[in-house]
Amino acid sequence: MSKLQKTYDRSRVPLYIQVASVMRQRIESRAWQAGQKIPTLVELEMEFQVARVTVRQAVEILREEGLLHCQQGRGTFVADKAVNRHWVKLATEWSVLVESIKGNVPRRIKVDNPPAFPTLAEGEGTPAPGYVYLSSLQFKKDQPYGIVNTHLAKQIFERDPKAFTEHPALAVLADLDNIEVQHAHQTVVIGSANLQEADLLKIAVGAPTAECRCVVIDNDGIAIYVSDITYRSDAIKLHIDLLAGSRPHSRVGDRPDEASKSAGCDTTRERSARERLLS
Amino acid sequence: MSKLQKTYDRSRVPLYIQVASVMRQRIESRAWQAGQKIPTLVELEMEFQVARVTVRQAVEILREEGLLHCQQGRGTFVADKAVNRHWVKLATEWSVLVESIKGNVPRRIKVDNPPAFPTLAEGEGTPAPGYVYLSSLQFKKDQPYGIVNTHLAKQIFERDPKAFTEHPALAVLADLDNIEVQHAHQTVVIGSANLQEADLLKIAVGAPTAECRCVVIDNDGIAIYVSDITYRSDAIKLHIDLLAGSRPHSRVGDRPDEASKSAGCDTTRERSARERLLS
DNA sequence: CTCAATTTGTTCGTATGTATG
DNA sequence: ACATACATACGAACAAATTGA
Repeated sequence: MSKLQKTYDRSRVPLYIQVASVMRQRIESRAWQAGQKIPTLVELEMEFQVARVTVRQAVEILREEGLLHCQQGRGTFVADKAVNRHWVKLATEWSVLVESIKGNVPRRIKVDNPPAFPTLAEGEGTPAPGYVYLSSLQFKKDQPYGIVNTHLAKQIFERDPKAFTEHPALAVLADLDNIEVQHAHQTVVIGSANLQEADLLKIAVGAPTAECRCVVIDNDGIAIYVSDITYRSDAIKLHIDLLAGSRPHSRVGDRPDEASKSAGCDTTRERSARERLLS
Repeated sequence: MSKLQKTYDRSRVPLYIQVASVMRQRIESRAWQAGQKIPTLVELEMEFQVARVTVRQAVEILREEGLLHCQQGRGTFVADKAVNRHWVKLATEWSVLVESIKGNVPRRIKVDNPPAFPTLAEGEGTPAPGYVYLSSLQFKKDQPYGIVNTHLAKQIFERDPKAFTEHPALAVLADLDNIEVQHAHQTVVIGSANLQEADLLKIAVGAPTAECRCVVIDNDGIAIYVSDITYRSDAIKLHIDLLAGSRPHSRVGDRPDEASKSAGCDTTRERSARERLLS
């Protein structure tokens, strides 16, 4: 049995896909540079301790993805094409968040049995007397990248039902008068796609996702907005300005709104990690 | 061919593992509550459109994990045991970050051919004349959860080489005098484990990770500290106080350091998404 | 130009794992 | 539990293209 199989047997993912993943990462991280010749099949089978055919299968995957091209007798080469990625930057500040989603046009999803109440953890406030459930899909360049499931306090929703169904709820919420916000926070963990999420986001079941929960609490401690957002893991990037609030103990001149410049829901081109794990 | 196989053929992960993933998520998200009977094998094969044996294989996986227990003639039940998780909270503010890592005792890793310079993207400053490379593994309850690879400007390192090798570099850096920090930020994307990372973090090759880059730039625009941190995806959680900096347009009383209370490198028990994708 | 070395490409045969009915 | 089909992985042998001596 190969070393890969032995050492990492926790995973029951096919070997040639694991090998392809490692090689893909080397390309995207520039460890194997564009245009360069990669190690020979013999060297690769020695490194990964797998059979010739298995390496070939991995190479074939990357060749189909356009990351490698092979020449009999010469070797296998990294494609010249840029492997840059587009990211949706996750906002880390209220005003930026609100501003960034104003332009979004959500595609509403019909939900059969919406949960009447959100499940609130400690620190997420107390439930409102009633909620409406809004579900939508977010797109960027016709590609789905996020699913938004929102519990919005009924009393808030009924102030402007039309706006809330046609625009992002948080943007409408921010524009309403007489709303007193005591708390607004967002948590992010890495999860994996279930059946419905995989289907909507066009990823594999079990592929990694970013699970965000955004909670807005009013002055009475009531959770008026509770949103569970599931992003494709390859679509989002977080940028945190560590000096946004206070300053470290060194002297630094004031930089009025440096943070807001970089955040928002813009896309950027940058080098990075990988395309997707299981696709 | 089953619907799963057809629809989600992007993934070449075995069907029974996909089914197990979906069922695991339902248990951890409380959709299937502790102690309750889950749907019968017949119902499950209909829902997932897979063969009886395939569902059984999935159930067997979860039974071995202790999440389910079966009783012939009665049905299959969700175990009562709590499925809570521990999280390492990722700090989102400089002072909190520094404070949170002060207690950490890194286990140094020897590196054969350390890269002399970090690869700096736009907005990450200009390179210092020289760097030292520090590599370490972070533990929580004897479990590895993060790999830290740091480029520290040589001139900074040489002010106190001993401290920098024995303590977290960022903590030492923050305590040095005469350091002028212009910029400090952290970016986070979701990546996948390569061979070395999988080995160190005890996860599968290709399993999702959180790839963090922390950059500190001095007043001359030089990147004096560039750290690439790879976390197990199931170990970390981000908590962002959206109101930490400014305030939304509603009236809110001052909450001096609400942010710093919640952040830091503490562990918490909470419900969540999944144990691991590929393990 | 030929030859040999190198490297990718192809094809067996075998064993085991996955999935169905 | 059984028979069937296909995917995964191995090892080995051989074919075809490229390179440089």
